[in-house]
Amino acid sequence: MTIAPSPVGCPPVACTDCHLRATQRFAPVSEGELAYIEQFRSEILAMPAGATIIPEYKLSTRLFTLYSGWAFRYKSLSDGRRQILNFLAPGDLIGLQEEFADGVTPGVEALTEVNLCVFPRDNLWPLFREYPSLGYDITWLAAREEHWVDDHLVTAGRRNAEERVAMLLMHLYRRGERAGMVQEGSIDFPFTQQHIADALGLSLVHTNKTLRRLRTLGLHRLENGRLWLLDPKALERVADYYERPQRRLPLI
Amino acid sequence: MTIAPSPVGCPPVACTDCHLRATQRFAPVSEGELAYIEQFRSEILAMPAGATIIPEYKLSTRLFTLYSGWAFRYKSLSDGRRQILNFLAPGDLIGLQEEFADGVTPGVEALTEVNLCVFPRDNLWPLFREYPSLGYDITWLAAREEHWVDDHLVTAGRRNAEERVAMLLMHLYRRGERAGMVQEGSIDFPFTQQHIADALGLSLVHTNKTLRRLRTLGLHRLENGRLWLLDPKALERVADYYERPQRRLPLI
DNA sequence: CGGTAGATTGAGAGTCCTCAAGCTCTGTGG
DNA sequence: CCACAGAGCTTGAGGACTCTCAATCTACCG
Repeated sequence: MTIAPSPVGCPPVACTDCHLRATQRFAPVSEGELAYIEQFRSEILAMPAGATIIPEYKLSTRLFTLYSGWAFRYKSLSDGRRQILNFLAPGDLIGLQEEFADGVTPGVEALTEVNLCVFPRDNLWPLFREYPSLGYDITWLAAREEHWVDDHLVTAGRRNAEERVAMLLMHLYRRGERAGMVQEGSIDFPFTQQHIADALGLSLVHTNKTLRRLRTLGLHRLENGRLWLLDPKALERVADYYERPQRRLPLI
Repeated sequence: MTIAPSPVGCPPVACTDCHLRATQRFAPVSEGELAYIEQFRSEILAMPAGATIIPEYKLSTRLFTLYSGWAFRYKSLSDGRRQILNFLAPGDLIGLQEEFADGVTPGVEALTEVNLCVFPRDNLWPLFREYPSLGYDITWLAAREEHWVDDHLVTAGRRNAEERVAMLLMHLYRRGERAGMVQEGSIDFPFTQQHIADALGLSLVHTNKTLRRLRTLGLHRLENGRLWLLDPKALERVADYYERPQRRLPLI
């Protein structure tokens, strides 16, 4: 099975040519805002799958916008146990918390090959001052991310294994869908079972067995790195998790 | 044992007389900012323990700053299972996420009697526009809250019962400490074991047994609604959780 | 003095974990 | 062209951790 690659590759030199914004999936910006974003951006960066975008514990001096690919935020305990906090899809802002953190900060890792727009963090306050609307947008993105983490906390804290897996499959599919990744009724699914286990607070083995159970029930199909939701209603019911349509998010 | 009540009671009429700000535990503000905050505020509100500050699922039209007392954010599943997302202490901003949420929003409940400063949410964008520095502060508070939720997700996802309980005792003590609640080496501890269980993703019974185990080990004392950390180092070691000193937060 | 909220304890069951081994697929090098 | 190694997936078995059920106890209140 051959599937065309994601429509967006490397970020263009000018934000006015941004392929991501051209998809119309993000809230519109004024010319002035767009120009400000462009001069705010300092670099364009490509990283391979598995690369560390922000090392754990270490304060980064940069903010990023994920332009293409998947990434994830995580924290580890000292004996190596790892918890994935949330997944990052194109358009997501990376590294904002670090600006305000005093202690241990989460790490961010590229899950697939990624392209990133880089912003110097020192210019965050000037951005608020000179373009309050962009500051407001950044707060919006921060609130949205916390919303995802809230949901994952409910999952890790209160759902059983079957419910957790169903929840995450729904969640990732919907996120992929909003990012325009659906092709032939499925999305590219680069997540390993280890990623899923780390995100859900389950062991790898139990994650595997739970996935099989759901597959046997006919709720989803996971093959050749692609995910189909065969019975979204049933998945929603199992997970007790219903994603609502949402406004177009801002894109910085 | 009688302990003097919290030094701050009901919020004063004028923000210039704010007892919370007078503690010097918050970042300084300019006169202009303070005046803007004061005119932003629409009400003062007192609620009894157990009151619903923001109902789950329902969009509130108001923002709050917790002036005194404890509260918590939570989400429930449809069968009643409840997960506490984080606890709120004096100075915390409440209801920001709702501004940006499209779907299901968490509820907020008063854990003790609380006093609140109320702000109309419609004026949030004007605040960003007219006082970008306050907008920046609000983003800071949002990032700080996400930081707590991140930590709790690691706890629920990857720590065992003993580690979880140790982590939460540390966390709540430190928060109380920063809020100036320490008296005679202990803080007022209004949390029930049900609250702890709901925050940690444990059952009530297992929470009880785990608390007893830690108490038997001499790590803490919990009596008459007060909490002592008898061996903070050991608690940190058990929990693999080390809270760092932090900058003074902004207060809106 | 009964009623209620919260804390405590014991017992048995079940979910989930760890250990261990084998499998599939892909890329590499002889 | 095939052996080999590595990453990821799969499966079984036994045990540990945590849950549910049920009962008791204490403190506080009307």
